[in-house]
Amino acid sequence: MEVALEAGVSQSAVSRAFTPGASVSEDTRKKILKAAKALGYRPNAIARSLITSKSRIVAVVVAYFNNQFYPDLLGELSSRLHAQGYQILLFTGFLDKDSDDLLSQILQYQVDGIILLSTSLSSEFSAECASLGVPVVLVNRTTAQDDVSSVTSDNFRGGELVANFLLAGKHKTFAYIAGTPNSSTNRDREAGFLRRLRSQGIKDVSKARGNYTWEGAAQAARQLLTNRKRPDAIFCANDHMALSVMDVARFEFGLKIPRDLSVVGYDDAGAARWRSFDLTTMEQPVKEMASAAAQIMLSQIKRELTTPVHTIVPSALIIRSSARVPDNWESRREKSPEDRRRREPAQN
Amino acid sequence: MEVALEAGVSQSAVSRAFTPGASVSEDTRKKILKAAKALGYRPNAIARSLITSKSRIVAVVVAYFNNQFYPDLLGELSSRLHAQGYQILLFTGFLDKDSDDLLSQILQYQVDGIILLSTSLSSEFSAECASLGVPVVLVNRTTAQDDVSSVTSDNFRGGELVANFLLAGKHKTFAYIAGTPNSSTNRDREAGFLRRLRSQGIKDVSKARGNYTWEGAAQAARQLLTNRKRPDAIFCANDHMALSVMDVARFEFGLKIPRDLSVVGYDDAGAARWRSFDLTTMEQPVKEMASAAAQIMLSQIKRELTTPVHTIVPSALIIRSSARVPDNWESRREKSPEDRRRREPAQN
DNA sequence: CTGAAAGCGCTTACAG
DNA sequence: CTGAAAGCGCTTACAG
Repeated sequence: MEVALEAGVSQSAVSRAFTPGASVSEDTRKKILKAAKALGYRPNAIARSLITSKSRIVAVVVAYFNNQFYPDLLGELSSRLHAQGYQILLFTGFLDKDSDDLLSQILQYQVDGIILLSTSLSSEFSAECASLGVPVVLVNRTTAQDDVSSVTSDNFRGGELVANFLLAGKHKTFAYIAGTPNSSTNRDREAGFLRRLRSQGIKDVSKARGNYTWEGAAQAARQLLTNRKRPDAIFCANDHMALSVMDVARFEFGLKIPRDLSVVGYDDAGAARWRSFDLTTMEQPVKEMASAAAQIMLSQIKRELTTPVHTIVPSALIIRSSARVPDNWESRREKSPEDRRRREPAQN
Repeated sequence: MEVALEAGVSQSAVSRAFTPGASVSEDTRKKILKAAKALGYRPNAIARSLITSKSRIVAVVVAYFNNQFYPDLLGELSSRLHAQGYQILLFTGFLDKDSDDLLSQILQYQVDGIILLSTSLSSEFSAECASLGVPVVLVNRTTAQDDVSSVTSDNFRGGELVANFLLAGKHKTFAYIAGTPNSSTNRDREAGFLRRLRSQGIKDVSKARGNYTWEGAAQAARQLLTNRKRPDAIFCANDHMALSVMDVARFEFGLKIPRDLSVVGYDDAGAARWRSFDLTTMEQPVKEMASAAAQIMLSQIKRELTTPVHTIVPSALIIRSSARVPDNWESRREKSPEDRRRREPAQN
């Protein structure tokens, strides 16, 4: 190591000069830092990883980017992880596909942990990660076995809240546009929605599959809106699809929203907040979810936490103008400028 | 190395079994692979990096994610880099900030290259990367010194094309909403736009700054639209701002687009294509730009390319309905279903 | 506080 | 085709 020579000290001293909290005198540290600057030296994080067997790298797998919810989540996650001195190794393009071959690649890089955004993994793989001691956190998904940590909102309750709201709005004909059928979020949202409707005696809910995509949702909407019994309320498994449905309803069917059709989404992401859409939707609080995921990941890396935890972040129905607002609901709303953002707490 | 013992071979043999193209007999390779599977062995990419001094990691720095152009670009870049066996170390949150302290962090991880999306870097830093032999590619930005490779569209020409189109549409009062003033793209788009207008005797173009943000553009729009001389054409330095302007114009000022106001953007990204906006805009072809950036990066890593190259990808004006279409323009348009997507080539 | 030495898990000439 | 040996750039007990 040239820097050691230049500064006239040992390699150990150089190492300690760059390790916060290591025992070096101010004198030698100064000398070393000066030599390092002169030589353009920077510690090699790769070599450090090899010896410490800690890479300070977390792999983040993102399903896809079209839905603004994911870039937002990734951005929040990134700033939190970086703040703790962790780097992100990014993988993308795995929407509810088993990402096993990918995960094998990831493990070669000796990552300290893996965060999966809307991506599933096989139980064999989660077992392997467990045996290797590599923590895994699922965001916006759960596994059937609950054997890896997860961060979600209360999707079942969310589905119920949407049903409540639409029922109170005196809608008559309900439809659901599904995401990918094997995703836990889709399953839970649908189950909550349908259960509440059924409990009110409504069994006949039409359904179409949009697979969380723009075009898929557009097709689904076309199909539902040409039904002999056209729905007057459509609940979409995410915002991205809900926006697509609004586009189709307005521009292809000439419908007025919410007069002719109410549309409700899930996420409160991106364009849902824009005036052109002003979507009524179940929020998924990005900051809280990212923060919970980062925190779980870090405490698992530090072995402060060794069993899987399942965090359900509280969320609320954000009432805007894409769905008819029940009369009695109005009276509960405040008259502040924040009016449009009024929340209906999920905890009630 | 346990696998070597298990398979009864040397460490070298194991290494060769996992190196494509290395000289091992089928027999020993089989034996090794079997032993590896039994032990759950995977080569350690970190150790490999250390000895080969190639990490097969490319750092990607993304300015921000609100503008759908960036997630799209990142996704394309990711799939191309992964296809070539490279991993991505992600950094985000650096919109036209000097990212120097960050870059110092990046270099500790011995990345094989750095791709910057809409992020600037100091000339000292680019010099340092050059001396270290770490290739840098700028996407959607150029540097004043042209000392690092870049991939952009022809922003100056784009600005001119927009001016042409708006002039042909017989607009009278023009405005420009700027991005961050120090970004090369903003500078070039504005310069092209203004030059063409000036050449037609129009010197009085009002201007406001949106800094590429939603709220910034909304404020800029409010200011411009309350001017005593309200513009009938606004050119925005990107789509994200243009969408915000449309929201403000329609919902706060009750304007009809394009009857009362024409809005033109830049990127052809995300919601610009949705029917609710149907934005006329200069495209920036994401796939082509990502592909060019990946290609330059790879050939620089392989030292096939050692001087900076500046790729300008061809792009076109995408004519939709957010800006008044000149009469004579109509006659040139095809009657196909692709009509709405008709391009006006930049090369003419 | 400081240094010499061992070792992290690989790859790669060099011999055979 | 195969193995023994050296070495990549660090960290970390262990002595002093």
